Parts: sequence; structure tokens; C-alpha cells
Amino acid sequence: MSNSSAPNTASQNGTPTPPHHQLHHLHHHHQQTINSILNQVGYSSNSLSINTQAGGTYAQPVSAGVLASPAGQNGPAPSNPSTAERYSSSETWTSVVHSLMCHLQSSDNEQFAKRAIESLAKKLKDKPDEMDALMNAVQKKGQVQTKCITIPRTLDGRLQVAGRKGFPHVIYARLWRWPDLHKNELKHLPICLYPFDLKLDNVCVNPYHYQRVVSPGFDLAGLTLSNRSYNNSFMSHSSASANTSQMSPQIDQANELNSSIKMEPVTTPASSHIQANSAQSIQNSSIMPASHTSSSSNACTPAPASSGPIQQPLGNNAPNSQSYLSQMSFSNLFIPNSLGQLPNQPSTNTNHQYFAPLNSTTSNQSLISGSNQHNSILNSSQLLFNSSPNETSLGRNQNTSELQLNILNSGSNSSLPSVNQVQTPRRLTQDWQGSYPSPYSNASLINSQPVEVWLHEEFPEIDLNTPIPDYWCTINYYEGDLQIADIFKVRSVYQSVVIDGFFDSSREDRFCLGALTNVQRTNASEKARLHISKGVQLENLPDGSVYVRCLSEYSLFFESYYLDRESGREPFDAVHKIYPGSYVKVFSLKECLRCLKLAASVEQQNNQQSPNSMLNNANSTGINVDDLRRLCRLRFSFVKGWGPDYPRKTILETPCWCEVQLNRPLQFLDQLINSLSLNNPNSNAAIYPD
Amino acid sequence: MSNSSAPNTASQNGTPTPPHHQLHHLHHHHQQTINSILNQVGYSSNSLSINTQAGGTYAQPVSAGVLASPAGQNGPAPSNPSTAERYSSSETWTSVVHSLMCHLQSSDNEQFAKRAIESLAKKLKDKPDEMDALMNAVQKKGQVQTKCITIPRTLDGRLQVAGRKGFPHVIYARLWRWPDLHKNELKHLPICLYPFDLKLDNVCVNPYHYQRVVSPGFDLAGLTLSNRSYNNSFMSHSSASANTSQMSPQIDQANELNSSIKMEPVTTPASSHIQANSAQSIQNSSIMPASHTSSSSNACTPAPASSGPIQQPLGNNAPNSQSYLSQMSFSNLFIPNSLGQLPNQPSTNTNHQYFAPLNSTTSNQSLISGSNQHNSILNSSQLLFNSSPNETSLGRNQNTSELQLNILNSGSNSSLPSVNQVQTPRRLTQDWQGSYPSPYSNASLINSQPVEVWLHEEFPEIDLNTPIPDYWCTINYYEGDLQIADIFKVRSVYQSVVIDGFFDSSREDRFCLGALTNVQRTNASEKARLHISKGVQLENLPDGSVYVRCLSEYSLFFESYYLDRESGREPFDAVHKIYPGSYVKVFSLKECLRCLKLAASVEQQNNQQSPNSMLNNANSTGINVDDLRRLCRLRFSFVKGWGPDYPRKTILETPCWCEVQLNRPLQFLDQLINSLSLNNPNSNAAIYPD
DNA sequence: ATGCGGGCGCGCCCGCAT
DNA sequence: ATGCGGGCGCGCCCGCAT
Ligand SMILES: [Zn+2]
Ligand SMILES: [Zn+2]
Repeated sequence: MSNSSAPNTASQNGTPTPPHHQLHHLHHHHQQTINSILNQVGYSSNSLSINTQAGGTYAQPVSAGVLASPAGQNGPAPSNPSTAERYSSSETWTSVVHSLMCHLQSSDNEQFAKRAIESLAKKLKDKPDEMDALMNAVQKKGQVQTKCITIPRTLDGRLQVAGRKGFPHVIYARLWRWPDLHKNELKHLPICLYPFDLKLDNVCVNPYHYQRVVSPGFDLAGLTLSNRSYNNSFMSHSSASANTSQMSPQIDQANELNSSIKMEPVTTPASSHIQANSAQSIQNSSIMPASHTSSSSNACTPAPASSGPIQQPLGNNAPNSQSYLSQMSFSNLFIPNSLGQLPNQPSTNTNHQYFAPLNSTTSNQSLISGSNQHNSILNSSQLLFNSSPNETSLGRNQNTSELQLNILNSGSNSSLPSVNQVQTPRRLTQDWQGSYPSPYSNASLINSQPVEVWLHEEFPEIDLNTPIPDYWCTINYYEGDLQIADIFKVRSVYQSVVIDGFFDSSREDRFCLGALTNVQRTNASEKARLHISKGVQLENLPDGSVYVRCLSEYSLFFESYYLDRESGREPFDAVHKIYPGSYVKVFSLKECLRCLKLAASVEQQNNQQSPNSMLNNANSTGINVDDLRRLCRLRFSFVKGWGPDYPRKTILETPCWCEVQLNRPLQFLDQLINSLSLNNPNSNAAIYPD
Repeated sequence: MSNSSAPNTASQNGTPTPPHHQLHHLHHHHQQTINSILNQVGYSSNSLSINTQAGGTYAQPVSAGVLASPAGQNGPAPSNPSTAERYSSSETWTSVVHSLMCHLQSSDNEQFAKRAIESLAKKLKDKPDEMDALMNAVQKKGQVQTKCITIPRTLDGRLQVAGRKGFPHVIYARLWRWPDLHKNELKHLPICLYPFDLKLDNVCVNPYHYQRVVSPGFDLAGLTLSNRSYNNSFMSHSSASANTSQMSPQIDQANELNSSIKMEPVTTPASSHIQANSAQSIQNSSIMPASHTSSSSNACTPAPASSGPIQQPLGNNAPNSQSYLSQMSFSNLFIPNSLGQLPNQPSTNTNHQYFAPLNSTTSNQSLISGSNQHNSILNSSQLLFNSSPNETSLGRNQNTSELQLNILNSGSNSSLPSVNQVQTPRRLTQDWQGSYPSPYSNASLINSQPVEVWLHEEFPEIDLNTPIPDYWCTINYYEGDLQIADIFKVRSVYQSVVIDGFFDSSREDRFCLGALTNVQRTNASEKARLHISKGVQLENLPDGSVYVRCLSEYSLFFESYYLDRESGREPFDAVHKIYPGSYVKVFSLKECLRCLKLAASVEQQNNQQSPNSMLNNANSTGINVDDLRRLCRLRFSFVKGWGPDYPRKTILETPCWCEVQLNRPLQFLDQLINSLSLNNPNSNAAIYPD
């Protein structure tokens, strides 16, 4: 093997390439093919980050230096022939293949992956610009826009690699983005000039020119409904046999490069091997619009306690960082303009009611406390409140939430209506079809810091030693206003949970509603439940965000504060219709924590300023907490919508729906309130009787 | 399997098709493919002999009725839809495939064969004339001339069947003619318009448009010289591993249809499944020229003792049946015109000499006697005589044989010079290149009867219970006039023997001359021996005929009475040059026996008519027998020729040559002479002293 | 009808031997 | 150089499901 002794001349900018992690599997049996390819290709490029270390499992090389350093900024080290120009063309080509191998999202089927990459690299050998684009797209995980990477289209569109056939864009998207991708889950983005579906002579296989949508009929759990179209030989065996884990993205840990499956959902924040310092560099680089950096524009961002480039004086940013939460949670507690800087806030206090249909115990000492959270979660799940929409007022100014607040939309997805367009007439139901946020939105970069980093920096009051809750969420199922069955808790070891209409009660990561009985079940519920089918998948990402995948053939209707904000809607103003196959982020832990923290600080400030405020003389304890809890939950209805656009005006009228309590933000809320209570003994006793 | 219940509607002429022999292996796993093909093809033909009985090992259906009956002569049976027209096209196509399967020469690799046949049949489905030709060629084993059967040529000429590649004409010739055929052993015949070697757009795959020549470098014994080009995956395993037997044709026995390997050399007489009665039919059919039936034209055919259609009064046929032998063997014993009817017989008694260079013991009690033949063969092999050519006379009238006789050539191959052309000037050396007799000559039909049949009918004096000799031949090797080493005997279990220039002394079916030493070896012998190389193969067919295959890169020079007669030459007049790769029949047991018998009968007649004839007062006993023995032997020289066209005038001057005694005719000669001796005690005592 | 998965051969390509 | 054997992908084709 001639390349096993090749020097480690990977990174062109002189940054030494760290050695690979331990080599696992040696693949010799296709060496002849590779050598023969070496004799054929003549590709060369000087703008690629390559790694010539051959053989073994393709561990992910640290590419931070590449990301941080603009191309050509640093010359090659004089004594080390590290530039691509110095390679013979075959060596360059081999290095390209190896580098592309290093970014595989699954360690399964490496031989197939290698063949696929070799096939592609061979086709691109005379198109160095597209080879550059491929290297850039793969190495930077789509964080920079790249041009189309095209190969000739075959007559039936299928590419054959290692004896197996598949659509080329799907094959390569599997390699570098979604190992569990299925055949009909890709939709091309507008920037793509040669999308597969257009059936042009050339097909773009740039994985970042496609977005993932879940095809209808996909049996996520792989249990009850098998569909032959998903017995896909391209998927690795472990992926195909472990659907539960395969759908769960997992951030690569630098020390766990060889762990079983590394996946990346479409909107997963950049994984940790993009180091914190490189993320800092990204913030200052030209490819990052300054308005999208976390330091400048995130909603609910008070002055962070920690210093650093993202730190910003509260005073200077007060108008823009005016917290949604600060207006919302306490609008019924504080007098208007209590914060003074709220611009043009309509003080439309609508009638509202709190709803606790079930054994409505009022408070708990602790919402979440270590591993003893079971009861507190159980109890907190019953501390429900619901906005009662005015069923006769359908206009945009007659929103049904009790909270009429302005929204800071500087952090909203720019492709979505901003607060400046709030006057534009629109349907009250917000549609979500496809995958959001788009990989080309900058949302994926905002949270590019590891969760520990921003948690520590932004929320120093959170004890990082606090264990993650044993259960990351708690699910209640309702038909109308009636809770059906007990709550369903999902352990944190399960990164996703499926709620569907089937009958399997044996799994802890699957809540099958089909088996639940209700002697009072209405015909509407009966009918709607038939359409739950594959239901919904909720993914709990390591950064605390939650993604929803609609697996049913019918849409889901969501209540989500995060989506409200993302779509420029006022809090709890909109009903979010998530179409079949769509994959949508519905919760952001960071955003939630910011709001919680801001609300707490505002309350604390108010308490200090006016001890006789409503917080103290409120006739009900825990109400404020319930408001905050609302930020920590998700609600969704299967099949049937509600709100102004539908006959049903509240989710309580829908035939089958769920409420999902998210325990991680509740844990933080617990800590936060406890800290507040300690600081404000006046209210502490009332809220949390000892 | 839909066709397993299809009616047995094979033979179109109404002759009921006998049931297949026991079914061995059922092949279900490609039924889908077949069915799908059935949906595609639309071939139909009304001139094919087909058999719809499907499944199982493809036993050979009896096709006598087809052969005997001209197409269209008999209408279809009214109640039985037996004509091809009545088949649906797919049924017809399936039947064609099945029929072609029934003529496979090897039971190995039936799955491959089926795929190959299906591939071919598919390509011919729109060319019914070529499909007819294929069916005719295969069913009649090339005994009728057929047109080219073409398929499109691929770019590199190779056809792929069942994942394996090969030249198409080789593939199909293997199926139906030579299972052991190698890649470069085929030469096309002049009648072929699309031979493979011409690289036309279409390639003829008619197996009978090619003749087999042995490629140089072929290691027949598969022992000392391995050549990678013969690790041919197309060859069946048993064929590839048993070269000794693979080169040996074997006539199918009606009761042994499923015996291991059934092969057919290019000139093997039709096998026994063409039954005797069908052979009778053939004699009367239009496709059989009457002049070639055994009853009318065979040389050395006296009035057979048995009655039947081939029986013919001796008197009527005397001029034509005038035996070569009768003129030859006894020309020096009897006075000319002793038989009276010899027309225009030149009584040119040339000077002749008997040559017995080695321990020339004169006579034996028995030439061959059961299993105690060893000594008799040994002794008989030393009863050599040789014609001493007049070394100064080279003209055609100055032939070197002591026997100047006319030849009855009515049985000669019509494509060869007949006795009527004997006046035409010609070289004395007769060239043989390719395979003879040609499959298109009618020679192969002459001996279409099983050996037992014609032996019993023509030679009732032969005790059929006499065991076949343990050794079918005995080989002496000479350099010049010097015998080298002991005789080499070949057991009858070996159907062929190779005589080559190598050094393997471990085998009983391989006579390696390279290891033999001769202290008096001449330079000429030294040089010539270097060119023996792969030497010669002698095949002993079940009908007693002997074929020669020149494996050396240099020609062989043969003395063969059979070839003399076949080429229209006078007995022992010609030297037959057999070129490298050629495959030539050099001995016919039936012809030999006829001559022997005629000579004996003539002698017996002479003895009765003139007891004082030369037979009795001959000064040498056993000479007559040696003359007869000459008919039972072969002589050939490696590399160097002799005769008028060469410096060496007799084979005794050639540097390395062999004499092969054929024990089966010698056995008959023994019986014959014994019977003569019993009938003629006058001569008996003299020839065979008790 | 249409799509999908898959079987398989020819074309292309490669390594090897000579 | 040339031939040979063989690997493998696209085109073709097929069965099956819907
Ligand atoms: Zn593109
Ligand atoms: Zn031909």
C-alpha cells in the first residue's frame, strides 16, 4: 500500500493535522481498485483541506483551523510540502477521497461509502471547481454556500455503487448528512441549479442543496408498519435496525469519534468538533452576518452575566433586547410600562382564564429536583393553564391569548415575517412544511456553541453539576378536555419519542395511543384517532432544543412559543400547522432559559422596587410560575386544528391532543424560582410553602 | 411450473415421443426468468422437433422419427395438437429450449447451459430460419448442412452468460459438441459466412460451422504443462479435472443417458440412440444418399453373412465389392485374376521385401487370446514388415508399396479424389489439416449402427462374448530402424493415449518419449525429438475406430490404410501428413474387419479350389498373416516425413516414429485365422503350429 | 399505468502476463 | 504492445405492488 507511508500533509494552511484516533478496521481488499483509480485521475486543487493519512476507520479530523482561517491566508510551511500543489495528482485525489471519508456521518458500511466517494471523486476529477465545492460543503457542513456538484444523470436516474442502486443525491446526502435518509425525503433548495427532480442531464449531489422532508408513510419505529420501500439496502444495518436511535441526532464528541453512529439532523447546531474558538471566529468572519450572531440580536437576551465578545451592555441594547418574556409573563402582574422602555405596547388585557381540568393541585416545593423528579413532574403536569380564546373574535387584533405583547424579532428567521410586517393580514394558522430551520438560515450557527458553554456563560446561576433529568419529557394525552390514561415519561437516554396511534405498550420511547380506552370517547375522537397512524416524533437534542417530525399522514397543530417567535407571531397567538413529513424545531432551551431568567430578574427587580406589587398580593400562588411553565411545554393536536381558522377554538376542543412537559427547562425554572425565593422571602413562602 | 403439465406434444410428425428417462434434478430457481422470457418471445416454427416435457435432467429424447421422416410428410395427428403451429409462441419457445437442452454433451453445469440456450433462443426468436437451422444442426448432430446461426457481435467479441464470459461460438460448441473445448481450438469451415474470426457484426454460433483444432500449448494430460488460459470456468468441473477421459468420445448408450459425461468427437458416428431401425429408415430417407448406405458402397464389403436390407448378392456386386484386401493381401499369394472378376487389374508385381528389424519371431499360436494377450501382442508387435520403397522412383506409377492394387472407392469420401481420378497427378504426401471426416461428409452416417449390431450382422464368426482386449493398443517407439525402450501398452479402460516428448513415466495413458534414452541416438533424432513436444493423441472409439489428434507444433506423418482408402490412394501408397491441431480418423475397425474377412474367405476359397496354391507352398509361414496384420496397425513419424516428397524414403529412416498395434482387429484376425485353420487343416498347421 | 427493487449482460476498465 | 481474465456500472428488462 503505497499511501500508507505517505506523509501527513493534510491541512494546507500549515495548521498541523492532529493524528487520527486509533485505527479500527483496515480495508485492504479494494486497494487494487484504488490504485487503478490513482493511475487515472488527474485532479488537483489548492483550496482543499485534505488528509493523506490512509487506512483504518475514517476518524474525523479536526478541521477548526480550516474553518477559522480564510483560504490562502497562511502560506504553506516551507519545510513541509503541505500544499495540494505539491502533491502529485493521484496523491491529491487520494487525499480528497480520504478527506471526504473523514466526514462520513456513519461508520457503517465504510466500504460502500468509499466506493461511492471514489465514484464521485472520479467524476469530478476534471471539474476542480466542483471538487472544491464538494470539499467545502462537506468539511464545513454546509455552513458556507457552495455551488452545484454535478454528475451525469443515468437514464433511470439511479447510481450504482458497489452493486447497489440508488438516487445519487440521496446516496451522498446519506454519506455526509443523514445516514438514515430515505428515498423520497429530499427536496431541493432554490439555489440548486441541477436538482435531481428536474431530470436534467446532470444531477447535483451537493448534500446541502437539498433539505430533508420526511416522506409520508415512513414507519419511524420500524415496528408495526413495515413498508417495503424502506427496506433500503443503502442504510447501514445498525441504522436500519435501530430506528429509534437513528432518528436522534447526536453531537459528536471530540473524544468519541469512533462511537457507533454519528448523525446530524438538518437543523442540528454545529457539532462540538467545531470548537468554541472557531465558532468565535465564525462570528467575526465575513460569512456571518453580524445581525445573526448571538451577541447582537437574540431575543430574550438580557445582559449576560459572563463577559466576552457576545456580552453586551443591557442599557445599550434595551430597546432591542426588550424581552418577550418580560412583557408576557408579567404583563398581568405588573403595570404597563413597568419596565419603561417597552415601545408602543398595547395594554389590551384580555379576559383570560386558567384551566386545570384535572386534579389541580396548586404547587410543589420543587418542580424538578434531581432524580426525585417523578412526583414533581407528575404534579407539574397537572398544573395546566390554558388560554381561552375569544371564540367570536377572529381578527388579528383580537388574539386569543391573554398576553398581548410585542415581540423582539431580531432573532427571528429572516425568511419569516418579522414584527415589522405584523400589520400584514395573515391567516392565524401558521403553516410549516419541510424542514425548519433551513440549513441555510443562520439559526444553525447561532447555537453553534456547545450547550455547556452558553449555559455557563449565559446562565451562571445554573449549577452545571445538576444532573440532567432522568426523564426529559412528560406526555399527557387528552381527548377534548379529558385526560386519557396516565402520563407517559420519556427517559433521557431516549433521545426521541414517538407518539402514534398503534398498540405497542412495550417500549419506553414510544407512546402508543391506539391502546388507550375512553368510555366517554366521542365520535370525533374515534374518527380522529384513526388518523393518528404513525403520529409524531419528538426529538430531544443535546442542546435542549426539541424537534418535531410529523409522521402521520395528517398534519399536527402545535402550540409553541418558539414557533410563535420564529414566525413573528405574538406569544401563543398562532396555531402552527405542521404538515406531514415536516421536521420542525419547536423548542429552544436557550431561548426559553433567557425568557425565564429575564422574567425572574424582572420580578426580582419589581419585588425589590415595589414589595407590594401584585406578586405579593396575588390571590393565587403559583400562577406566575404556571405562566413560566407554559414556556416549558408543548401542546399539539392530531389531525384537527383549532383557533380562528377552525371550528374548534381551543385545543381543549380537539379530539386528540397531547401536552408535553419539558423537564430540562422546568429544572432550570425550579432552580431559578428557588433562587428568587431565597432572595425574596416575601414571596417565597407563598409560592413554595415549605 | 406451468409447463410441467404441458402435454407431451414433441414430435411434429405424429411419432409418439418416448417418455424421458428418470428425472434427476429439478430446477425451479430460474423459473421466473423463464416465465418472463415466455412473455417476450414470439418465435414459432413448424419444422422443429421439440419436446415440451420440462424439468429434470435433460435426457436425450429419441429423435429417430424426426430424422427418418421428411418434414411435412406426415400431417399432425388430428386429436393431438402436435404441430408447432398449435403451440402458443411461448410454449414453442420453451419447447425449443428444452429440445436444445436435450442435446447437451455434458450434464455438468446444466444451469449455465440453460441460460446460454435461453440467451441464444431469445436472439433467434425473430429469425425462425436460423432457429430451424439450430434445431436441425443440434438434433442431427451436424449430419445435415445447416446455415449460419448468428447473434450480434459484442465489442470485444465475448458473450456473457450467467456472469461468465466467453466467445459465443466456443460456448455453444461446448454445449453441443465438445464439452472440453478450449478457447482457441475452433477454426471455421468455408461454408460459414459469419465466422467469429472475421469480426463481422454478426457471429455465427453454429457448432457445425467450426472444426476443432487443438491449440498449441494445450496440456492434454493436465499434468506437466499448466497454462492459465485453460483454467476455463466454462468447462465443467469434471471435464476440467479429468482431461484423460474428456478427450475420449463415448457413444451414448440408450440405457446410460445419464451417465457422467457424454461427448462426441467431430467425427464420431451417430450415437446409439439413433436406433437401428431408425438407421434403417435413414437409409431409405431422402436425406441419405443411397450410395452411402452400408449396403451399397462400402469398400471391402463382401456379401454379408447376415440377411437384411444391407445384404447383397456377392455375384451382382462382385465388380464393385472387389476387395482391396482381396487384391492386396493375396496379390503375392494368388495368381492374378484368381478371382476372375477383377477389372483391369494391373498385375504389377513389384519387388518387395519384408522387414523385421527386431527379434523377428515368426509366428504365434494366437495373436490375441482373451486376457492372455500380453505375450501375443508383444510378439505380434515384433512381426513387423515394411514396404521398402524404391528410393529412386518417385512417380505415381512407381509407388513404394509392394502392393499395386486398385481400390474400390465407392465408400470413399466423395469430396476426396476417387479412383476415377487416380490418373490425376498429385503429390504423394497427402495433407490432412482440420477435422476429418467432416461432419458434413456422410461418413459419420455409415457407421451409425451400434458396433454390436454391425459386428453381429457382418461378422457372425466373431464371438460377441469374446472380451474386449485388456489393452487396446501396443506402441513401439523407434529412432530410425532401432526400437527404443519396451513397448507401451494402453489399457482399454483408457480411451485415449498421448505420446509426447515429455518425461512423465507415471501414467498408463501417456507414453512420454522424452525420458527414453538411446546411446546410439543420432543428431537427427536428437533434434527431432525436441519437437515432439505435446506429441499426439490417439483415441480409441467404442466402435473400434481410432482418431489421431496432432498436439505437437509439428506435423505427423502417418501410414494408414484407412487414410489411403479415404484419400483415394492405393494401399500404403501415400504418406499422410497430419498438421498440428488436426483431428483425423486413421483407422476403421469395420473396414478393417471387412478386409480381413474378405481376405480370409478368398483364401479359404482358394484353398478349396486350388489346394496347391501359394498359400500352401509358400516358403514362409506367417507372411500372409503379417500382411493382414499390417491392416491392424498404424505407423507415424514425428516431425519428419518420408516418401517421394522427402529425403527419407521409408519410415525406417525417420528420426523418431512409432508403430501402434491395434489389438481389437488383431483379436478378430486371430479368431478368423483360427477358424480358417480349422476349416483348412492344410494351412492351419503351417501357419499356427500347435 | 406507474413506480420500485432487483437481476444480469455488454461496455468499460483494469491488472497481469508475455 | 497485445491479449486475456475479470470487476463492475448503466442500460435493459422483469416481477411485483399499487
Ligand atoms: Zn445543486
Ligand atoms: Zn456459420
